[in-house]
Amino acid sequence: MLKKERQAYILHQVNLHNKVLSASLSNEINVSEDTIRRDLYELADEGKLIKVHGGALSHSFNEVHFPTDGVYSQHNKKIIAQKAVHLIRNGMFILTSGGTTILELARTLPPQLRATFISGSIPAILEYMNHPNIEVILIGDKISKNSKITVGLDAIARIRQMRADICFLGTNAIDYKHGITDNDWDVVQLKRAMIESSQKVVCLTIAEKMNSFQPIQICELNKIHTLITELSPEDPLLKPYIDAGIDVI
Amino acid sequence: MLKKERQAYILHQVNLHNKVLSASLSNEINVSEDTIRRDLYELADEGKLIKVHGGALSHSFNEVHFPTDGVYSQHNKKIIAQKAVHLIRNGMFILTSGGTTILELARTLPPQLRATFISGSIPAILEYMNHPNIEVILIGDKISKNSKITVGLDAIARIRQMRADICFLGTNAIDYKHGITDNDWDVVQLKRAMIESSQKVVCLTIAEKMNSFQPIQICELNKIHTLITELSPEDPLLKPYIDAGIDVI
DNA sequence: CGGCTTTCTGCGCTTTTATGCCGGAATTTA
DNA sequence: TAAATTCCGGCATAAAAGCGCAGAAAGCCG
Repeated sequence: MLKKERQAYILHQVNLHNKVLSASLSNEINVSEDTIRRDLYELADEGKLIKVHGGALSHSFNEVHFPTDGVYSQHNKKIIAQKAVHLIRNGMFILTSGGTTILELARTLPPQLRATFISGSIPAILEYMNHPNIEVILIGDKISKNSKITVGLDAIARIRQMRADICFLGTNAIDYKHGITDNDWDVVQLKRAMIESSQKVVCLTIAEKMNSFQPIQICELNKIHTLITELSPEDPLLKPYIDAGIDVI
Repeated sequence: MLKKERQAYILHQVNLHNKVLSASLSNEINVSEDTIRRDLYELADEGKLIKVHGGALSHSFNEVHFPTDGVYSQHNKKIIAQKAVHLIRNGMFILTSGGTTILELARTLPPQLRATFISGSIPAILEYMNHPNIEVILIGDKISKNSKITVGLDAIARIRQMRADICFLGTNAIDYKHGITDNDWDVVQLKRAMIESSQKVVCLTIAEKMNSFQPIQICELNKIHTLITELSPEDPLLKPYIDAGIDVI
């Protein structure tokens, strides 16, 4: 097993269970605890998890996101959300994933908007519920505590039955070569189903996450119709995506 | 259980109940009181709670201790929750409705409990998600904004597919003549399905709601196996229910 | 191809951390 | 004031971390 593979596995486990123990990982992958420890240390350095005595925890565990991400990113996400809102019309059926960018979108929805939002993301649902005029459909299944989203075959089957007008995806990593990618297997399955069930696919991402990729591919760029970032569409960073035929806002 | 996990749990408990006792925490998490004390000390150092003799208090405790409608009822619900917890065993599949009593039950679950909780109630789900060891299955469907619970045919169909070991119903009205009753059509449908899908049906209710009834019947008393109130089982108020063959705790 | 460097991994050692337990001091409660 | 509880410091122990090293594997280069 390759080092990257191992680390991807560890990351997946952390995202899934919120915690991992060095000892049990060492058993599962058949490497020494030293190796695991070194992996955890590296992943912690990259900010992908929190190393603690005896194992590691997922970031979401430590509640509030680290302040560096805070204000600046928050502002960018507001910009993205505002751009995204313009794509929504009354009466639409809208699928959304989870993630902080989607959350910002939920908060930005104008109160007079009448539409139906469908999601399995608990934080997003909570926001939608506060809105006076939108209908909320919750996708049920097992809850992944880390991502606070329902995952599983049942959720996927439900989404497959839908025919949404538009789908907003909070994106972890996008790259003109690898398409959109993620590090959680279950979430990837879900997003794939969402893409297939929607007339139009819109990716929301802060520029920071552009041109990066993660272990598991969700889809190629050609499945995506629209890309929204906080940048101006003229920004050279966005050129490759425009060339790929994506509508960049 | 990792140290951080434990501390996160303690913090959660403190924020929830505004106070914790070293002794009870030590029981719940199965570590020595010394360890708890050291944890409290650390958390106090980080300013996350206030350490006092015998336990700790939340910061908000310092502020206005708002004695809203709840306090008295709240206390009763805690008693009910504690009784209910004793019916839960590791590995069980548990269906729960919504309501504040169920919420209190969710908050009372001992951290080492491993079980699967199934519910369509958003507030309940949020509590379950905070628990370190339980699996959470969310029943999806359209969200009823005022009851904060998923309702509809799909939710009912999903529940029908389940075979739960036990079902906890927060009860709005119970009466030995009218059985359990409610005033929301959708919720009634849902609760009926829950009752049918469970081996054992447990009603949780504060004494105040006993011997009252509402427009729509959920079921007769004979469908109920156990009734939990804050009263002692010897209380004469409970006599009719015992006579009806219900196990009153 | 052969020798060199770099990376990755495991091993044995020491150091640090986490936790429980004990006895006496301090504090609360009856 | 006496009894019970809780706190605190010290100590013991087991687990985990850190460290240096060595061997294997992979990559590099002339």
